[in-house]
Amino acid sequence: MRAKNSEHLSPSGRGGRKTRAMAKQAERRAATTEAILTAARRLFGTQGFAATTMDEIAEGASVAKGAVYHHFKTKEAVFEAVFDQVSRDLVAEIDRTARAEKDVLAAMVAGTQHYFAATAKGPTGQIILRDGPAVLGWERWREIDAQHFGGKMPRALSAAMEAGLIARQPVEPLARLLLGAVTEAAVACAGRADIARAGAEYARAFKSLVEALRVRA
Amino acid sequence: MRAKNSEHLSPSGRGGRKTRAMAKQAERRAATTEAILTAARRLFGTQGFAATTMDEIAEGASVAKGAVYHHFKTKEAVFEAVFDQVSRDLVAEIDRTARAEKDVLAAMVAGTQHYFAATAKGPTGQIILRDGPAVLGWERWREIDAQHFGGKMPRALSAAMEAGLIARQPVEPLARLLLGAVTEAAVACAGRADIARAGAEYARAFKSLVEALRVRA
DNA sequence: ATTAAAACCGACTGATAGTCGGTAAATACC
DNA sequence: GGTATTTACCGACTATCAGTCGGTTTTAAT
Repeated sequence: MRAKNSEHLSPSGRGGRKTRAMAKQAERRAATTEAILTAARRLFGTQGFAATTMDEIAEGASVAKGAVYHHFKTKEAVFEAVFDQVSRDLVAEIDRTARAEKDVLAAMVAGTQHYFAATAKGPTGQIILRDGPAVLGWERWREIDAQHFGGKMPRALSAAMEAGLIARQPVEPLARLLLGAVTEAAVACAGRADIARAGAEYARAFKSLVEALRVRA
Repeated sequence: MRAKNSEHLSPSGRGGRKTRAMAKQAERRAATTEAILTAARRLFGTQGFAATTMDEIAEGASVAKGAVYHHFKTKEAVFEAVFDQVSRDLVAEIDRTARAEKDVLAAMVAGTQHYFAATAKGPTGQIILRDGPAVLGWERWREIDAQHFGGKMPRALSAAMEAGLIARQPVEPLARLLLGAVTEAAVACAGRADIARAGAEYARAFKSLVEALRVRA
């Protein structure tokens, strides 16, 4: 151990000097931040938040601890950044899956299923479902979640109401309830050996719940 | 500061000596444990888990830190015991409320509403909804929760199916989903200033969800 | 060239969860 | 009764780790 870094970044091409040069510092910043985030994401994902130390993160990113604190105020701040990144990636995946469906409700179910699968195990689940609420606090967690995956639920419901698929009613509360249901299901799946079967089971139950809302003639 | 204890327990009445005496040690144990739990419950409830130190708990219980560690292996163990106690109390309250209703589904809604109110603010909410999942981990949290409040949901659903109020289907997954919905709602309520209004809002949404499941002619 | 500002370093500090050797009280055994 | 053993309790001490701080190097502005 002890490789240290000695490049940090290469000067790359220098175009203008004063007129257009302001990129060196920014590049450096971006590179270091990314290294920290990458290391932190790996460590948080495998060991969990509590078992990961700031020294490990610094070591993993090949920078001194001071550098980490130069870019992030606290350990929680590092986690939040990682959390945000993972969420963003997850949402992108889910979007791709859901876009394939036609019916809004069907897309909701499909997206949900993907959410199950992705968060059921591995680093993503550790970060999103386990440490997320624990570290950020449930309020903050839900707040961020609402900006990513969680925000899709209200939109889907609104669309469904608009299309006359389900009865008109206050969207927000219902969305929260359904989101809570989904999250709970994901967590429940995460704790089981037969994830595939469990996932299917919950997906069916969720579908049944959503279908119950569908207006009938 | 520095009152210390000098009674710890009174010898109380001594009945038999050897034949029936084995209560002194147990009493002592129980008294100390209870003192610790009482102090911990107050501190965890008001300051939260992270902001409460073991020294504070020991001080609050008028014992040395060593005594606390003699009875509880870790800080988490203390919390778990407190959590268990609070859960038990909450369930007892909810039971009383729900028993007043007649319809099984109605009881479910009523019990849920009580759950909202109780966990929305104050020490109970802090312990059950905030620190609970964070400290115990979501799995363990749900496991304990299932033994208390959570365990009621499957039973209620079974009864509802039995009575023909809702369509027959796998109970466990649906129960989990609804429980997740309720919990989410409670958390959402907890984070709002107008708890009364929010609670009513979510209660209505939950009712709408449950009612959607009701079989129709 | 000079000055300022931002990135980075790593030894140090403060707080606290958990330990450990020891004392006192209760219980078991003779 | 006395002696040994087990259980409850004590509080100074240790280990760990988040966060700090004065100092150094690199980049940018003038």
